[in-house]
Amino acid sequence: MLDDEHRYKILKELQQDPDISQRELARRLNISLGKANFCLKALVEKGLVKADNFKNSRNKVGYLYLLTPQGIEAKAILTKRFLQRKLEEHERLAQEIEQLREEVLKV
Amino acid sequence: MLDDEHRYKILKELQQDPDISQRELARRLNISLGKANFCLKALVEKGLVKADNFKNSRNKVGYLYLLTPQGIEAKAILTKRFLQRKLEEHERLAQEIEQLREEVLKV
DNA sequence: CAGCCCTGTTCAACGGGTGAACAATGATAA
DNA sequence: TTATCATTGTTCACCCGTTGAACAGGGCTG
Repeated sequence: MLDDEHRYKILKELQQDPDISQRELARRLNISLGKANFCLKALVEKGLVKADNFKNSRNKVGYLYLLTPQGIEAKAILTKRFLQRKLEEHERLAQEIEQLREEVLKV
Repeated sequence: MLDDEHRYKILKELQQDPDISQRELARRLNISLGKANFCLKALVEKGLVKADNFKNSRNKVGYLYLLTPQGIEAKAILTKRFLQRKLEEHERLAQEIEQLREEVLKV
């Protein structure tokens, strides 16, 4: 829980859409409401996100989830690390595909 | 549990190494002993694998896990399906990497 | 024989994920 | 004003897959 991938995605969503409900966040990340709540709290706890009380125009109440400077920095680092991991995974997948191709031909 | 990926990997391991212990199988697939046991039993149940009682030369007791004709056929089908899925995943990953590259440059 | 080792099998315990239910608050209607 | 509704964050009992220690069976060795 709260692995790098989720951390990255949450920070990304919040950065480009700070007024977002936890339910919407959960929907976008394909996780449950409880998990979204847990992860978000952890990020606030770590000081990467600040939850401003927020009174919007219409029937909104919730918060404005703003990335702190540390949050912005963390997101940049996570993005690079995430990219690196995805590149490795991409390469690994290519090898796996090659093996599967051979396997298919063999039969 | 017992998703296509595990099914495929188990059948592959058994095909190329029928005298294998459940512990070794678990180690190779990076799953627990209990799960390996469960999956294996399910494959036997489905008639894809036959567990012959097996008395080996030295201190081996266990079984010989042989793929039945249905098992061989199922494995071939699974291999193709698995390859297809991996290709899609590979493509998806490429797009994701492209987005991450932009994200890194943007900052 | 006893001890050892390698099997497969079991199942209580653990832990992460879930989402219904709750509390709070502002907007809207009567 | 008061009542109702809508939308939010928060909680937590429940679910269920996973784990691996512990057990039982059987062959080998000394």
